[in-house]
Amino acid sequence: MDSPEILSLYAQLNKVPKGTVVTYGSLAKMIGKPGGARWVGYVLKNLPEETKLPWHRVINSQGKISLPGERGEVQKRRLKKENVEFTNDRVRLKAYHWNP
DNA sequence: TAAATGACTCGCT
DNA sequence: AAGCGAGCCATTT
Repeated sequence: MDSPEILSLYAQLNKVPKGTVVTYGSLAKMIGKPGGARWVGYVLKNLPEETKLPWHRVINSQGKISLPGERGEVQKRRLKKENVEFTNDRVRLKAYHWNP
């Protein structure tokens, strides 16, 4: 079963608008857990493939895809499809505005 | 109960 | 600009 913390993360991730990206750290901070960036990555890895959460909008603080392997390519492709601009393998805009 | 893991971040070199 | 090391959190074994 998913703990409340996980559910909170799901909810917050679900609020991320299309065409924008968030960092693991920011996402962690949103749910009141600064420094929990690593934990966020752990949770996302555990996500089922059938999930409809916008997990592909989550990148690292360097503006790059942290997900290695083909999954990373898929993520990049999805972001491009949402009009997210890439410069080589870096996201040009971290257009993320969070209103608490 | 304690030790290990990971789709991270920051500061310093 | 790029690489290295230590710090952080909850989950999983």
